[in-house]
Amino acid sequence: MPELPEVETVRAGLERHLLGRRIVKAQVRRPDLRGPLPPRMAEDLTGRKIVALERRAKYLVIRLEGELVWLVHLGMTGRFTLSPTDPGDPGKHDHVLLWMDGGGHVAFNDVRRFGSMDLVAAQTLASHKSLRDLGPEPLSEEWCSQSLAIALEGKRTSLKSALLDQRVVAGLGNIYVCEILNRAGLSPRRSAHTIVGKEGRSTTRTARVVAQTRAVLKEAIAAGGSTLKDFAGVEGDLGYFPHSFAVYGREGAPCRAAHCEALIERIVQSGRSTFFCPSCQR
DNA sequence: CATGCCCCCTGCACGC
DNA sequence: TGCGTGCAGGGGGCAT
Repeated sequence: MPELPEVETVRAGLERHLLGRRIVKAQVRRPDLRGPLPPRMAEDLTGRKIVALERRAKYLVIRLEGELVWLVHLGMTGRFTLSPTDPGDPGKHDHVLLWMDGGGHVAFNDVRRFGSMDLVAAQTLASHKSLRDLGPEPLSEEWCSQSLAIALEGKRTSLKSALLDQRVVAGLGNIYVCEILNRAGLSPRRSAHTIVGKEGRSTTRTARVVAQTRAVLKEAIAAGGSTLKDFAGVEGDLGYFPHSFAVYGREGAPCRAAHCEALIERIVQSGRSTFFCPSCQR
């Protein structure tokens, strides 16, 4: 599923192709994604120009004329495909179709239907149920060693689970949390509060997490987002190629750290796979 | 409040 | 060509 870098890549692609364009026709082919789509969504989208494309955590915030916001979450398998002309027969899992002025065509495809969409007044966006409890953006200035320490103070859950908690920091998912903890040299099994250091320390563990999070996300965004089998970018396959991970998906393979002879292990935490190096990560 | 479990859905890889 | 099992990047609801 798309995590923050993939959603950012989709946002940038949509912006490049759809900003300033008008939706001349919209069609909902399946109204039941994760939940029901907003009633009359197709009618409400029709005729509106797209005036901004933003992202908050893993949500696409698509601003439309008339102070209306189309809020889209890609879930596990959601993707947008663009084509210059109407491709004809929609795909089996193309649930929402848009026709743009100038002939462009947009399909929202979601095999597992874990995606979600809503239409909200711009004024009420910040208080939207899906956005109001989100923590800071990991690439923003406000997220720092100190704010992370405050968020993790007293948390008894695992460090892995804590970083997946969108209220702690917003936008990280299973793959990147594994990669971040590997780079930060921290065990995913640690109780979250144990990385909160004493004040005044120069290299606290929270600082390492913050620094590695930024590094991993920036690299992934630069690479155009990572690609797994059910993620496709907005411009077809152009610019998308498999990303190489240090630990994710590498169970039993040798750790790539210099002089480390350990093998990557896989464990299950909160029902999801965690990959880590038992030697490098403590 | 915090935490953990279960579920939504479909497709694919794997072993038999 | 088959079948059953486990697994997949998210998040919300519910029980404890």
